[in-house]
Amino acid sequence: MSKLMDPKLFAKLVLAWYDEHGRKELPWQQNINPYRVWLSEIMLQQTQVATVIPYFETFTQKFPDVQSLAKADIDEVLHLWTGLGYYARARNLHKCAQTVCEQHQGEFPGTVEELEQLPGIGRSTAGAISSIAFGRPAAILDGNVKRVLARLHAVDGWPGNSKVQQKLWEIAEHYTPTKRNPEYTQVMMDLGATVCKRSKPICTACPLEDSCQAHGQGNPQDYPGKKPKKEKPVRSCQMLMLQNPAGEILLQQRPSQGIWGGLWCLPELESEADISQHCIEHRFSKNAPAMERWDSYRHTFSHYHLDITPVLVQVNPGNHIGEAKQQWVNPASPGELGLAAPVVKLLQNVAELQQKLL
DNA sequence: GTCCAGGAAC
DNA sequence: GTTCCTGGAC
Repeated sequence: MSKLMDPKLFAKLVLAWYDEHGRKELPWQQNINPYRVWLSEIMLQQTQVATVIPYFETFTQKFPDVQSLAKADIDEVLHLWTGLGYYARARNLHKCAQTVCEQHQGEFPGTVEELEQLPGIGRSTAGAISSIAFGRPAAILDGNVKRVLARLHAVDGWPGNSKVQQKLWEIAEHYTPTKRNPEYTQVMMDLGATVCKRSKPICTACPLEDSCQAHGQGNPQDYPGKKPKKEKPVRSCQMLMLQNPAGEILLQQRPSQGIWGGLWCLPELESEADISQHCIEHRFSKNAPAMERWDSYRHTFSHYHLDITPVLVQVNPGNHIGEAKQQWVNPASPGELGLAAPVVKLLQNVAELQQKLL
């Protein structure tokens, strides 16, 4: 790792770039208040700006303040979050809004220490809110900043490693200025997102070009170090599209813990399971129902591959005893439910099929 | 088509 | 340390 720069010089370089090229028109940069900053920061975790914008607009229209979000039904929150991924964020978002209302009289606290106590807010997000919403000097270390700093000082190793993480936090703290801190926070994220990109960084447009160790070495793409990769296990399942005579499809709500927590999904069976037997046991039909196996496809998570075989099954649920956590929906308009991405796709496919048959 | 980044919770 | 989901990169 190379020697650290003078923080004043560093801030001067990046802030001059901010004045010229920084993003200042993003929706959450207008009418700045702690609620809007918090909402945007939670959405921006693991998610790019372009994806977040329409969700941010929807949420701020439906829930203009922390009170209205706290009062909302969790199902509505999950529904509006559908497609953004990492649904624990939505549950924490809702829980956090309620905590702020109950324990902080509806006003977000301004210090990193207090913010970190809230659900869904870790050290970096707490720093970003304290800095941008409250104008306090606080360091951040999101994926963009990690990349900029790892390249600047040629920090070896994968940032998921706690030693490397610690090193990067030290550097981040070293450079965090007390003057113009909110703009500094913004420019560090902007630089990572638009110049010091994961692939094809535009080093000639970077205010740190002359100081950057990795650029000097000619290998910025080698930083930050990659995660030591392990083989992902492959799991497979059948997803049942149980269709009743009215053309509706059965959805079940998942438990709040685990994958797709709280979302509405198609019933899953192990790949070897006998669907006819399952349908008879659950009294969806008396005899082997008509069914159509579709081509299977792969859905990949961070830690495993899921090979999904969709099966469209015609059932007569006359005797079926409905449970609370399931419902029949029209595939063309499933209603205000939180749906997992593969389910959205399969329902669309069913709806298109029905359209053609008519 | 397949690979992989990305903060916080656990 | 492992788990969560999606979309962009290649």
